[in-house]
Amino acid sequence: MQLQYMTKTQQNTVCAHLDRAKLKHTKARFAVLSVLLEARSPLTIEDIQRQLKVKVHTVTLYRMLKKFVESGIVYQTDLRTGKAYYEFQKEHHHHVTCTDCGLQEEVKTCVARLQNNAQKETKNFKNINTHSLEFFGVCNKCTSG
Amino acid sequence: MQLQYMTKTQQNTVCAHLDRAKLKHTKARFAVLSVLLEARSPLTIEDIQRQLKVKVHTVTLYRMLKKFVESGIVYQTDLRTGKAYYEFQKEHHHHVTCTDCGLQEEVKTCVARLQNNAQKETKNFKNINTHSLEFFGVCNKCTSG
DNA sequence: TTCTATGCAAATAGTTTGCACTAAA
DNA sequence: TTTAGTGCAAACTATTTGCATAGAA
Repeated sequence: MQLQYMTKTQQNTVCAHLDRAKLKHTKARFAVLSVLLEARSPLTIEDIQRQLKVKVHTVTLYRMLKKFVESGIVYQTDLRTGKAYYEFQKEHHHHVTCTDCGLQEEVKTCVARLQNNAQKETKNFKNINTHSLEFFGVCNKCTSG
Repeated sequence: MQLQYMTKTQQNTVCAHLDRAKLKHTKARFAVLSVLLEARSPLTIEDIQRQLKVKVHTVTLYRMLKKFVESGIVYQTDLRTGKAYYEFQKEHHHHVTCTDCGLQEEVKTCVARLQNNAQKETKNFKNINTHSLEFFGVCNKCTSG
């Protein structure tokens, strides 16, 4: 498959991920992952659809993203807005979200060590696989305004 | 207001919280907070409604819980099930949730220090007010089964 | 009496499901 | 040619909104 809207490097990244997850290479998947690769903050299904250069049905997006999350290509998170946010799983990181305007900023602060502590503490779980960590506040713009 | 289903201590707790939040003392609010005080894990709106000894309309529950969350009486969290979970804000803590059966366990492990790190790191936020931290895994029962 | 809280009906938003068709391997 | 992916219609679930009534301060 030849895509004009992706660099060779991006295509290789995408192919590698799809192969590892045993998912077929389709136009729709390339298009979606290309959007996610370019994104600078987590995107909703609607965001993704708006940014797509190819038309992909909403239902397909939901099913696709679900697979991506299951296979670890994409990280799904909840930003207290009532909808799911997705982002390409690069280096592990988290966000601060403005509870007023929704502004999002990435922070590298992570909780891997605490996951170990929780692991030691729990009695019902031999393995904690993952975590979700989000910070909330009011951003400077909204504070002053 | 006299409630037979609450201890004196619980009533005092509830009153204090309502006063601090400048919310009126109503039967519905006492009933809901009583359920949350007894709960040993986060509850959905549906859970709360099922456990109520008094009939409270679903819409009222949504509005009530929203106020409680805003005023810090109740902690709202997302457990990746598509609905909101609520719990009385006692000592700050978090959960491990089984991605198979939904079993929840409390853990004391917290992230207050990391919130400070994030605070130092961010450029857009003078104040980070709160965070959401959840761990996910497959519980022992589901692992063996 | 005044303002907040509640109930009811209806709408909205996000997400899921069933089924038929298409396309990748 | 077989199985996975996609589109479309419709359903479903959680949550919100508008408006009239009831109840706390």
